[in-house]
Amino acid sequence: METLSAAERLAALGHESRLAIFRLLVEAGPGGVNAGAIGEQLGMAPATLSFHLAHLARVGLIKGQKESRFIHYSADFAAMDELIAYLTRNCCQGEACLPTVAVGDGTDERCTAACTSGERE
Amino acid sequence: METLSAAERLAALGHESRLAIFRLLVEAGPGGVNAGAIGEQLGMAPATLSFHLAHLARVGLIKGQKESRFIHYSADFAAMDELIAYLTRNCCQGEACLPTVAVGDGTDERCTAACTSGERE
DNA sequence: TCCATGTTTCGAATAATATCGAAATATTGC
DNA sequence: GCAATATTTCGATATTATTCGAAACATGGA
Repeated sequence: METLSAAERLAALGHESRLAIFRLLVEAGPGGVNAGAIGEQLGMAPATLSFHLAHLARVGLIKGQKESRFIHYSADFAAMDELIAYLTRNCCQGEACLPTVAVGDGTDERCTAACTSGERE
Repeated sequence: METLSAAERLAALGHESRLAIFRLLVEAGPGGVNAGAIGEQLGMAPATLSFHLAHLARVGLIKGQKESRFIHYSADFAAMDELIAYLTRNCCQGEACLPTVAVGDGTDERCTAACTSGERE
C-alpha cells in the first residue's frame, strides 16, 4: 500500500463519527450491520450517515451489499490489516529494534508490540 | 484509549505529509531525527513542517527533545501500539472470529491477522 | 398500482485545515 | 555582542470537509 492510500484510509478513520461506524462494524464481525441499524445506534441523521458510509467505502475500509431494501455494511478486515502493516513496516530500519518500552516478560526486544522488524523466523 | 483521542491520532496520520513524517520516524527508530533533516528529506517548507510536527506531537504520536540548536523528534511507539490495539479491540464481538481471509497456513481462524479476539491463552 | 420503508443525492450554509513568506525566538561559535 | 543556524509563530489566503433538510430513488407488500 502506498502512502497516499494509507493516508486516505487513516483520514477516513480520523473522524469521530466514521471511527465509531468502523469500530461498530469491526465488533459486529463479518456478518455486518445494515445502514439503518448503524444510524440508530450512533444517533446519526440519514444523510450524514450516508455521507460517512460512502467515504469509508470509497477508501475500501468497508463494503456494502444490498439485500432487498437494506444495505448490509461490513468491515473489510484485509484492508485493516494492510493499514496496520503499513504503519509498522520496516520499523527501526528493519533491524531488531532497540527496546523503548517494556514488552511482556522482557524476552521481547522489539520497540513496540506491533513492530515486525527483526522478527525471529 | 477513547474514540475521540483515537480519532485525533488517526486524523493526524491521515494526511500525506504527516504520515510521511511519522513513517520516517518509525523507520528511524528510537534514535529519532531532527526537524531540519526531516524537512530536507521530505522537501517541506520550515513553517509547514513545524505545523505538522506540532500537530503530531499534540496528539502524542511523536515527541520532540531539544538538543542544543536541534530538536530531535522520534515516534512514540507506545502510542502507535495503543492506536492499533484500539482499532482491533473486541473484534467480532470478542468471540473467535469467523475466517474471512486466509491467514498463513490455515491454522489461524481469526478474521484478520491483527484481530485479537478469541486468542488462545 | 399505491404506499411505506430504507437509503442516497442534492444543495447550501458553516466550519476547519493546509500552506508558506516573513518575522520572531533560541542557541552556538567567533 | 554579532552573525549564523535551527526552529517556531504570525498572518493571510485558499481549499476542503461536515452537516442535515428536503427531495429523489429503489424495493417490497397490500
